[in-house]
Amino acid sequence: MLHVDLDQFIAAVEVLRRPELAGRPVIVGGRGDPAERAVVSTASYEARAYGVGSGMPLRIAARKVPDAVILPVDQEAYLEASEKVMAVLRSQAGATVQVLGWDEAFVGIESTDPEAWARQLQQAVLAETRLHCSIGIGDTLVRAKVATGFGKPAGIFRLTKGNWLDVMGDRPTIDLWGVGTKVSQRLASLGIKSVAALAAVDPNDLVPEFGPKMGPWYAQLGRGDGARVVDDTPWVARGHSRETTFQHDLTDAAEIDDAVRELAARVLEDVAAEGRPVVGLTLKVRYAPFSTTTFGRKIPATPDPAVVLATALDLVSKIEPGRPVRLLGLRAEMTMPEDSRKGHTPTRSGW
DNA sequence: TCTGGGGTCCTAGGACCC
DNA sequence: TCTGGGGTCCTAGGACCC
Repeated sequence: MLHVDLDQFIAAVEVLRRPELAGRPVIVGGRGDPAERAVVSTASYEARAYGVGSGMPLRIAARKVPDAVILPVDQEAYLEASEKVMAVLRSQAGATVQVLGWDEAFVGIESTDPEAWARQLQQAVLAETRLHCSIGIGDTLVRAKVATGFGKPAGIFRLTKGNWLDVMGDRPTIDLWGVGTKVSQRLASLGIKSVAALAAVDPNDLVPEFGPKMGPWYAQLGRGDGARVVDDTPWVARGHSRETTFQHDLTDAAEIDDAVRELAARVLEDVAAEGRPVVGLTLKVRYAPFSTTTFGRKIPATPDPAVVLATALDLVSKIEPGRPVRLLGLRAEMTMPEDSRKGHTPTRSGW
């Protein structure tokens, strides 16, 4: 199968509608104001040359690139561009498309020459959307996904059982999709530092450290193994959430109450659009500077906004009075359709 | 340097039941 | 009087992804 990933997607969309920005360091993040608390969504390759990357505080990014063009996030524009790209993928004969995000998807195909197929697909995407993409080819989803990184920008790379360890074996485990800083550190503490070492471990030996599911799953990841089928089952959201980082920390109880009411209203908009009952709520609180906690409550399935709001406000009483609050988030969990297969998700389960 | 916003899934521990 | 073992549900917390 193929994994298709648009190159510097958000920055590329911005440049398309502002051609004068081509070749300049473009940084997209927050409301486009580097004085605010916000992070970089995407930086153009020109900006990345200065060491700017996704997730970096906007303030720092602006400091690194004095002549950067800093733009606010425009989700509607990216969603529109994304839908055009996905439509091109779906229009390919015999292709099964599994969308992973705005700018990437798996494409299941049968072909004796997948490189030629991929080149043709890149041309089609470019012709229809004026956007460049990189494509990974693999015999598992994990290998295709990892392969894409070696194709960037605008290239193609193939990873299979045959060359997986040659290419990935000496790399650190954090280079794997699904292994982050914490897990790579815990693996290192067990003496497992490279992908090759992880591939060689007995899956059961990781159970004491990571549990019965995650332990064997990490071992499988090290080998590049996993699902080989692209699943185009429509995705069904399990919940909706909204969160806000305050530019100035909140301590006043009335202000906190108001903020939660507003979050509840926004969450309820999304929930109402789905038309599915709410079965649980979670309030997330970040106390300044960075200590996060959550309070949750299951409720009998209800479509009633008043019940959801009342439950949310009830959870507010668990916030420590007087302690400065930097972020509030509210998540509503919804009932899943009776007959839905567990539904595809682009995360650990089933891979 | 100081960390957004929207998601998913897993784990651990306690409560409760049989 | 002091206690097993299994199962399920709930809450809180953690980790990762784009």
